[in-house]
Amino acid sequence: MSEQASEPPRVAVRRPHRADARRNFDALLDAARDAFAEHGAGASLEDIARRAGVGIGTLYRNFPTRQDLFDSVYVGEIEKLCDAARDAADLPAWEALVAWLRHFVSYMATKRALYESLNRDSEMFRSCRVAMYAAAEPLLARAQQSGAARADASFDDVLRLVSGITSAAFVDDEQRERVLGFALDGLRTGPA
Amino acid sequence: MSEQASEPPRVAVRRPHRADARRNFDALLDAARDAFAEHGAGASLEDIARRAGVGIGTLYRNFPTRQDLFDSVYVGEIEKLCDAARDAADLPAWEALVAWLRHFVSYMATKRALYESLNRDSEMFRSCRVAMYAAAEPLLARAQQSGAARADASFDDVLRLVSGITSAAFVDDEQRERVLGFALDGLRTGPA
DNA sequence: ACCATAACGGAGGCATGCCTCCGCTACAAC
DNA sequence: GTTGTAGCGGAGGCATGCCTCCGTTATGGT
Repeated sequence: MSEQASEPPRVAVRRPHRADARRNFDALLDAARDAFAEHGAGASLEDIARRAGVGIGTLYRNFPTRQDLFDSVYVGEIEKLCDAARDAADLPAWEALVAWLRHFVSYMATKRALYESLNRDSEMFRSCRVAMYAAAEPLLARAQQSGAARADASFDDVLRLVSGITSAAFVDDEQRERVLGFALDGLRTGPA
Repeated sequence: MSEQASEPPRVAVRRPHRADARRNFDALLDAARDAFAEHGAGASLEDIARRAGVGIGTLYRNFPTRQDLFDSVYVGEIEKLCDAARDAADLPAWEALVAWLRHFVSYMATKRALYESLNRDSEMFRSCRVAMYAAAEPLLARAQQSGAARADASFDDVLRLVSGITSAAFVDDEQRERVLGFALDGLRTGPA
């Protein structure tokens, strides 16, 4: 537990060696990402295979259970979020936090399934959360130390405050931006 | 269109005359409310009939389509929210708004299906939204006129800001309360 | 008390999704 | 090129959900 919790877990599934197999593997992951985004975690596996242009058997050979497939997609997405946190680290404290949150919001906007999983409980999800928190939590800490962000908010609080904005279908980007602005204002060192 | 848009629409379905039929009708509505809350708008109709302790045929006689059933539940919930807005009207401006939003959040907390529908587009949902907005929007207007709430937020903005908080499974009520507080602070007449 | 009939409930046909199994294909190692 | 084998794909069995239809039940008016 104490070694380094900052890497998303490896998945049980391995990318195949043969060229055609690898093509199918990647196509499946892409199709699954889309399908999960569109229909949530319960998307039809046969549909995913169809989208990927492979037989249902190929899907099951690569990902024996729905969970395996979902996990693979999920870990990939979390990795991207971790990278974004690293990228933001160069900016000044408050801007860095805002930049990452903005990324988080627009990134999750269409990823319904990903969002659903934020609250799910399993070894898998737990360690993904740990990795993401480890990558992005320092941004909040810095913003708090610099006095820009209120001290009584935990990183978990912030994510929940903001992640709702993620899942609503906004009229336009302008509105989403405005609403996110409200949330961020609530996060600034407040009046009281 | 211009008469009065402040009442939720009547549903196509009517409560039966016979006593036993009425019992079943109500049991179905209750079961459906639970099922939709638990599994979202796609909950199994056979399961709903089972929960209500009636045959599947009875469900279909009362609610010919899934939409009819869903609409009936939905309208009922919206009505409650409208009532809550009327109740809050007695309080001072800012407190009234906060009271209703608090109600909105805790009320929707478990109602996943209801939440999903906030963004859905149909005659039905549109007029429900109109009714709810008509009931609760004045609370925001008052809070803005009194100078407590920032003027650049529309009621729609506020709902979206807050409705996200609704759908996240919080660790405990205390956290939800805290996060809602952040959102509300962001809504107050701001620093800039 | 009777009975016309509104209401009941579940069997069953159809569609869709899950997953296994196995005969066929084509890659890559030689 | 040949060939052993990893990989392919879809038929098909099972489960579940949707919805219709109709023989049975029991309510409420008389």
